[in-house]
Amino acid sequence: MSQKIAVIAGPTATGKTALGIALAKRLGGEVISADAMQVYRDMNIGTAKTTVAEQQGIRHHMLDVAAPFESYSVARYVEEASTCADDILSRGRLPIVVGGTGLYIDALIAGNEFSPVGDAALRQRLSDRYDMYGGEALLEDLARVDPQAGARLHANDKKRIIRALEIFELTGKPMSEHDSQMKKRPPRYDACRIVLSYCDRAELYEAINRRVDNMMADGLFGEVRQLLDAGLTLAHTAMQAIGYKELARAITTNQDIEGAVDEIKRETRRYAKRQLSWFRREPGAHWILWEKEPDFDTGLQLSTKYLETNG
RNA sequence: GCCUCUGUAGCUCAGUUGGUAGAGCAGAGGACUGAAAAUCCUCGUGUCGUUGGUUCGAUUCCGACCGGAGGCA
Repeated sequence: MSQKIAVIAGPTATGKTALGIALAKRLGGEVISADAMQVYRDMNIGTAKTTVAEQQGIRHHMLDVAAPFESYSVARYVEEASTCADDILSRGRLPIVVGGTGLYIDALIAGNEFSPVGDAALRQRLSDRYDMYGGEALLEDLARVDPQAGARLHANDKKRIIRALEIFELTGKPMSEHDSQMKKRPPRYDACRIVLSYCDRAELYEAINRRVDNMMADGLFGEVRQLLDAGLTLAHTAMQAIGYKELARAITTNQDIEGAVDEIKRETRRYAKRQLSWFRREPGAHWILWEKEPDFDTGLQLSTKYLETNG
């Protein structure tokens, strides 16, 4: 009984938010944000979170659901976002998932369940072992209990090696087994995916540069300062957000802000590239490519058409 | 006007005792399942400023010219 939902994805600065709202108004929908950093409260400017005014009365979910001190996760996202989606559907309205975090979007649509996580002590132990014996050695350990993951992962991919090892320690089963079972299940929702971007990569990059300048003009620096004053550090997940980590670093090490802004632009461009490579591998997606600037009239027309024909 | 230095990948530069060249940054492609705005992997052909000459062969040596930097009058 998979129900229909809409998804608007794509790299940053392509107009997902505006199109999502326009679509919600037209089709009687509500927006579910799919953004790993917009879940955090008190991080508004740098995450390009919609303001209440911009929302134009459309209900938005999955914004400000965590404190910056918490560390959020995909698992929690799937749980909370699917609750929102089911609630929207039960009221006869259309859930419109809008965001750029590919992992969150895919996991939500698939309805993935995740293996348990280890406590800090277990992770620390694995991390220490990695540092002491090296990636190759840990990868060999992994290959013994989970040959598939062992073959797939690279010795330098510390995070994933640790996670795979952790899953085995906790469940006694290889991560690959869990993953392949997940992939066999039918998706939880019948999603119509729309991906926004520009025809020309240079246009995307210019939009990104402009957006970063606007964020600075809107007071991103002050926002980061406040988070630091509140006691947030670079170690917190929320502080790993682009724009925040660079400015926080510049502030704490007394570097110049201009250099940090250039860094933010560059990191955002790279991030957009990674987003594109994530979205490109979904074969069923409908791409809407802007010529020079977002053209929301045609965007709205096209996406409505895709939604109607998709099933 | 004269002298010196300089012109090599989008940028900053290295290099070839003459056999058509290589780093960093920028950039491109990919992976990804409880940190994902995170994390990881792979990728370097460009009229060696232009034009003559010497040479089997010149980006490398010589000349002229055109840019750029500095110095002396």
